[in-house]
Amino acid sequence: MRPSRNKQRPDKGLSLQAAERFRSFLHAKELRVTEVREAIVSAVMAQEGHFHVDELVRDLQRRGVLASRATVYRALPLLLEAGLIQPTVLSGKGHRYEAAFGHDHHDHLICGECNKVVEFQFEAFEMLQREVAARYGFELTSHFHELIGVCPECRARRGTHASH
Amino acid sequence: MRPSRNKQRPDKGLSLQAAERFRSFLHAKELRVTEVREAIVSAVMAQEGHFHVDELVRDLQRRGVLASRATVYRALPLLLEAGLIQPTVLSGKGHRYEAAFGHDHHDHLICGECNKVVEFQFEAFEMLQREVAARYGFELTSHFHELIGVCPECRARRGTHASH
DNA sequence: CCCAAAATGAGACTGAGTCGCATTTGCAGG
DNA sequence: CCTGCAAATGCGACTCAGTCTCATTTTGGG
Repeated sequence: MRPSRNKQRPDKGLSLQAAERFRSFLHAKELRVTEVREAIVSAVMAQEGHFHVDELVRDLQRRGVLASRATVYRALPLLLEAGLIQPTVLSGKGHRYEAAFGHDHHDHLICGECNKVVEFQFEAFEMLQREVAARYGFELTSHFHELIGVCPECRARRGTHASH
Repeated sequence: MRPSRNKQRPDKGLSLQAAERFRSFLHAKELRVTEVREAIVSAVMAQEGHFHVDELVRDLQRRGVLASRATVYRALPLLLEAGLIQPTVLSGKGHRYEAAFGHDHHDHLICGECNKVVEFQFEAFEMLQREVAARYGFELTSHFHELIGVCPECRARRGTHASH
């Protein structure tokens, strides 16, 4: 039987699967399964959407786990390699990530005025990307894709005030 | 997808056009045309491909123009708004830009192992992007798009060493 | 030519991310 | 259940891109 996949609700089973996968990953690389790393995986899986590294650190402290910034920074490349997280651009400052394990892939559409973020999923992009990669003989491993624009609300607001 | 033309040869006329366009831009915004800003435009147009901000600063100094880092950082958003440059991601650290004026738009395909960068141009992406934006009521202004993979050479190198 | 406003340079400052090192912890082998 | 040691951690110092402040210089309209 397979865990139901619901969009919104944080999925306990998923989080456990992620933890399990990370343990296997660590084992395969002969790295150690530590309390702090487990806590980091757990905190990551509990995040909704994309997050800043420092948000993650604060979250961990709120949970009573004191993981230093340095340790979190050291752990993230591992989670990345294990496929649990995915870097996002979101054209601001500071790297951001989002949980990747058990989530469908999506890209972002961002309002350059109010910073609203909309996720979209569009299979055609993936196909074209693979095609481009193939044409140059590349084996595609990941991508960054982010569209910047002006959202409907900001456009409306512009429309009313505008016309200097 | 078509190869970009005139990759190598710096185009004097283009550079002059760019300078002219920037002057108009400054005038329209009631900003001043200064020696340093002109030098920055000129240096930008002379860059090949993408560049780091500090590379630009060093270039300027090499040309005998002393533009401080602060000034260059202050000028870049203007060049951006004037459409002379374009930010690129190139998933490393530090912002990078590339000259946009007179160049066809393109995105990047990057080898995650040797960092080779290949430019590609594929009209279909632009169309789909406009379509996605329209679907969400956004007015599209720009985008970041970067494919990460393993280039043919690195794949070959892999193949000889290890059996996957 | 004059002068207010804009632009600049120098260097202080900020904040993300990294690093070195002393201490703690996981874990394999007894 | 111990023991030893390499891996992991926390702390704080450090780096470096990018920003900001402010005293001085430059621009351009009158």
